[in-house]
Amino acid sequence: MITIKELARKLNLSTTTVSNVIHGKTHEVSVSTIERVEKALEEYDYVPNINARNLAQNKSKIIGLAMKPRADKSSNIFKDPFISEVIGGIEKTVREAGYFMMIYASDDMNELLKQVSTWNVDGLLLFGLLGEDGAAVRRKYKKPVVCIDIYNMVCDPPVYSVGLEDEAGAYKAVRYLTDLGHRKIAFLSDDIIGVDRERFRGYKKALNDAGIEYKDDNYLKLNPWEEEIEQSLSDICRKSQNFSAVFCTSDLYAVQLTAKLFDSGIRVPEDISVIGFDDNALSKYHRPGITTVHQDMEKKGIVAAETLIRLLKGLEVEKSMNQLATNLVIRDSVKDLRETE
Amino acid sequence: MITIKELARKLNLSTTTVSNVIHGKTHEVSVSTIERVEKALEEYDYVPNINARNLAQNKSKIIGLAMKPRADKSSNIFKDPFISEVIGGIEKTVREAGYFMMIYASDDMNELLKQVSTWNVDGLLLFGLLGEDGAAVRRKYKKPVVCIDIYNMVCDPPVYSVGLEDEAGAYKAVRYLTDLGHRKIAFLSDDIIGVDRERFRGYKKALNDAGIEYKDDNYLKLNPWEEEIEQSLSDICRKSQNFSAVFCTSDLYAVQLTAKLFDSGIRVPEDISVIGFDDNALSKYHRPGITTVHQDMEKKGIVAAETLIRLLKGLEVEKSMNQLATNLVIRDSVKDLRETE
DNA sequence: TTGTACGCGTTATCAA
DNA sequence: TTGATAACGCGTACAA
Repeated sequence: MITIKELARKLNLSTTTVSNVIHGKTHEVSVSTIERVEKALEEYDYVPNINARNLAQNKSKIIGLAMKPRADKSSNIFKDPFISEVIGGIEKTVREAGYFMMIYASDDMNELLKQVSTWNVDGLLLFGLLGEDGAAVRRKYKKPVVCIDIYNMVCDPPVYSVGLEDEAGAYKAVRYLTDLGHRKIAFLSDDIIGVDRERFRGYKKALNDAGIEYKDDNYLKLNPWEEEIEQSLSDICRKSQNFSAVFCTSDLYAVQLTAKLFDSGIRVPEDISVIGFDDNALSKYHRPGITTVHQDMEKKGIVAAETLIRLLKGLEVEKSMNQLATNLVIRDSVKDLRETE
Repeated sequence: MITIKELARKLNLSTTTVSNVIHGKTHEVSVSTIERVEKALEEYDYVPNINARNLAQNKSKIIGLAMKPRADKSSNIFKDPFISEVIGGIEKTVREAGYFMMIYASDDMNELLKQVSTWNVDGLLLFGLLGEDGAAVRRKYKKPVVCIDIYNMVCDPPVYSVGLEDEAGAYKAVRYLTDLGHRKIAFLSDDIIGVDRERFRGYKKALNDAGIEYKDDNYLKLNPWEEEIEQSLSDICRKSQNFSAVFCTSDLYAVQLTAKLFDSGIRVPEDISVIGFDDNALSKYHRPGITTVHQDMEKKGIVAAETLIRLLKGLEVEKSMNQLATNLVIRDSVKDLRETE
């Protein structure tokens, strides 16, 4: 690792001149020395020491990606197979913009904030946190922040956020069910917080528009922890007898339910209809194909990273809340009840 | 962000003393000052500046995770849903050991090496690269390196590697098929390099042990690119008529094939048997459940990161090549041909 | 057009 | 037990 100083000595120049050439401040340097320096840079394979640069400029070119692991300690957030598409989108965008990415997956927001401040992280991407955690981070961290899938976060300075039209997406799905004559429609999720709350809204709205009353029994709560999921799915299978369709808040849950139903001799869609959310490989390659709400995970990551980078560059960002579109992907897991008329 | 210097001035101490307290060199400091300093540290919420520390110590506490994106430009490596489990395992281990993780997913090994050297990365994890790329990195980078799923990499200084008993895993699967009376068994993969080459070996060995001759027609090459996969799968469906079973090198491929067969009216396992590799959610929740070879992705990441950290600490590492175990998970996608006797 | 000198925050050496 | 000071590599204001 050769340094600027050594290079300057070898060339009989000052560090300033070498530095100027490196930074393209060519109008202050003679053509001949530029060439000499550039050749040497190449020859000695000069690479700047980022620590020194960051120290001198009080910057870091690091974008932190903070995500909270699920409450289930033994597991980790990366267990969700489609998280990686978001990460991939972020990584690509960040790299192409000349930044670096550091991932934090700690449970402990204080720990996170410490690391962020030690590294002097230029900007933060918050992913999958809840509003309170986000606000807690915001209170201490004053540089640009972009949230992914976090709603209702009011704080100062403001944060930008990228999400999905979750409510509209769920509405489309449930509306599709009611249009096909379904009236007993369950809502399946592990909880009704974050994005699921939005989706729950869309679900209720669609019911309402179809003149269907929502009852508390309509909510099927899945316990996704490894040890309990089988039992939980069994319970849900039993309860699902009361419904003609189940709207699930993820493809994973839709597929898990469908498999369990299959094992209990209940057929999808003949005996019960199932609809998912995400449109990933799970729903696509299941048979019957699972009808689902499409979302572009990678794009979510890209848009979030792009927004953050615009902010870092001091550019304008149009909307503080960017909601990506969804669309319904119709496959074979929903029965048309009107046929039976 | 308060600095040591400011803290020292506030306490009427030297930076040395404060630094000593921070680093627990208490035997050189009086008890009373220790207490004063610790209180101030707490009160002012002191956080060290890593850039300055790294600069002074010529270390970074960063572990680089380098992975090469697939050749398919439009895609990115994170599209493989189960990559994230490996990343998760690494992240957890790295964080708990007090290190940080930086992800590089560039295609360009020179670019990678530049970044690694700018950041002064302490150790490198190579994931999903081919042998040549690994060796190229090794030639320039002399600190500890641990490879994941890279075979036949001889270089100096040596690298450690973590992989799977791929050959044995494939052998188990194909042996299971032959034991059940299958004799026309195809091998499906996108290529025969890296881990797939090992699996191909296991496949051939099992054929051989069962007295079955391998013919080139047995190899079904899948073109997994987005635009061509459907066509490729159709071709393979046609060819698969000649076989009683297909061994696929991933659950994804197994599921894709099964779905395509289903759409063509060919039933699994009644008309043809399918077996996968990975044991992820795809095979688990498909119906029929796909018989597959189990591997623990997260553990792969954990073991690799642990190995690297031992190396960084100067501890002994027993084996230079760690091959994780596999086991066959029997589900419902393979037919017992002996029944028909 | 080029060079000198200092500061960034930390650690480490050595002297007091 | 404590303090002064140099060093790490880079960028930059200012001087020449």
